Amino acid sequence: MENAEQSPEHIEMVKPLISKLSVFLDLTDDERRFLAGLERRTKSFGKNEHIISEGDPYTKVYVQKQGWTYHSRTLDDGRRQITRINLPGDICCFFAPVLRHSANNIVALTDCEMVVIELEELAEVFINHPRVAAALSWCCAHDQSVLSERLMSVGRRSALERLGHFFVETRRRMELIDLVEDNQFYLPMTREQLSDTLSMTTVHLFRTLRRLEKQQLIGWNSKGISINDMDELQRIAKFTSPYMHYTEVPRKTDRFLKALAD
Amino acid sequence: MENAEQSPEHIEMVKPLISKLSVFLDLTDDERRFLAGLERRTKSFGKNEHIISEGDPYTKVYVQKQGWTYHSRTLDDGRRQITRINLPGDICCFFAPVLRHSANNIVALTDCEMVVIELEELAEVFINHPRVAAALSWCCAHDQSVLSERLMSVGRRSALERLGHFFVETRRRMELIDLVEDNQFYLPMTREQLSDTLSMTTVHLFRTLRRLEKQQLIGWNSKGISINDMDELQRIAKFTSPYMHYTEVPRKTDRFLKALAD
DNA sequence: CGAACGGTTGACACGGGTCAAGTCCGGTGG
DNA sequence: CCACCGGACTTGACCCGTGTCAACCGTTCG
Repeated sequence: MENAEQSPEHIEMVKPLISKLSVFLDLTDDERRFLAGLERRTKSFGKNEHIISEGDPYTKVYVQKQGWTYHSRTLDDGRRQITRINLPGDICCFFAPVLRHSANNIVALTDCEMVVIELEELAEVFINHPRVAAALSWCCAHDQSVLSERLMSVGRRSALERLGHFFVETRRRMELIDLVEDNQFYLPMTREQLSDTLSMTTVHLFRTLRRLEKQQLIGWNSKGISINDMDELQRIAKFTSPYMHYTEVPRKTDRFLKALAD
Repeated sequence: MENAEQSPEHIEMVKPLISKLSVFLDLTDDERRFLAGLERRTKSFGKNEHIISEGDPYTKVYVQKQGWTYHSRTLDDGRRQITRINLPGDICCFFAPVLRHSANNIVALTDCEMVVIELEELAEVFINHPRVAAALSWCCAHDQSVLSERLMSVGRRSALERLGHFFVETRRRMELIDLVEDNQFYLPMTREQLSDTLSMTTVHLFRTLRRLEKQQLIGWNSKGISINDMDELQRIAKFTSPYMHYTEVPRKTDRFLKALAD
């Protein structure tokens, strides 16, 4: 914890897992109790602290209770790609049990509090709480899908489309965990981090931001970002939502997990 | 099966799953028998046939027994991104149990034979063959990691680096399933498909290919592709291998899955 | 009160996109 | 056996979106 700056209150979530998973499942009291227990042991990281660095062994799974993080890869000459932005409720290193070492850096964008899950606890989820396991797998599937869509953006969308797309996507993710208030949400990234996420230069990011601001489509300052016309921005960005898979976990999953639990 | 053209013999694999998983685990006889059983029921698709289209419901998991496929997303105006290339042994729709509809097209690059796995069978893997489940999860983690690295390529590598990187990566994946022979492997993609994979135009792909060929680094024709100097190509492409996670599945996974199986 | 860092913009250069014009080759029909 | 056709392959010329370079400002922190 190298930085004691106060995080704005609205990026805090008391029960990120419960809040997120509730969207897809009607959690039973038993499941809620179990999740609340899981979320008890946490670890804090300061802004810009490396949670995991390239080459570190994977030993635990984390869930973000509070704060934002990113995953990045860097080439020798300094070129950097941010491959993923994690919000409260997101899972970090879901595949830690089957991998030896991290190929990415995982860094705190803000001060963070992470729920620490040991492998045995994760196993317990699969054994005793199959519906929760399904919801966790859903999260993982969602992450993969968001990653594919970012590839689509970086590969085939223009800078303007890409930027708009990122704003729309992030806003939707924030809505899901109830962190959009007064049409505004907190976006704790520097222009440089955002340009490394969207694979452009900082200079070009500014040019592109300016275009969206001139059209009054967005406003972004240290307080947060507001999107004034979602429909128009989605049109510009060629945003379509199915890739986010924001529907409840399907019935068949019950069948699948029931088979697992028996 | 709209196209009866003979696939070259060397893209065929009798037991793709067994062959692939053996790299990470010493499979027991029991596990081999089980996998052989799994691989019995298959479905064939002809070259260019859509295996799944955007919006189709996900109902099954497939494993590629023979042939290549790709996943793609398309924008209204025709821009296309190929997000993933699957080789024999690769798993398709691992997350089908927890998702409703596909957000991608999955298309056969060559005539294909796919092992069809029902959800109940997949559940059985997790119950009775936890080590196999670990290896499958490893495959899934590997896929995700390859996807991240492609994002790194498309976002931050030049066209030349990106192309070299793709060749090196694909060669390594082919080595793993023992499909490189005489320093050469089959690469059943058109220039247009490859350019949509690497997010450039076909014209620019040609320019870039020409540069690699002039340096005698590669040779690619209808017979296959050969890489004459892997070290040099890796250097040019800034290829590093850890992201492929090509080591055996770690010990701790046993612990994890033992917990699962009890 | 200076250093460090994030934010911001103008001027110019270049990698890769666009357009257009072919060539090559395997399959098909006369 | 040849003529034709469609699809994949190939390349030159030109141009635009984005990168590069170089400033400068504002704020925070030691």
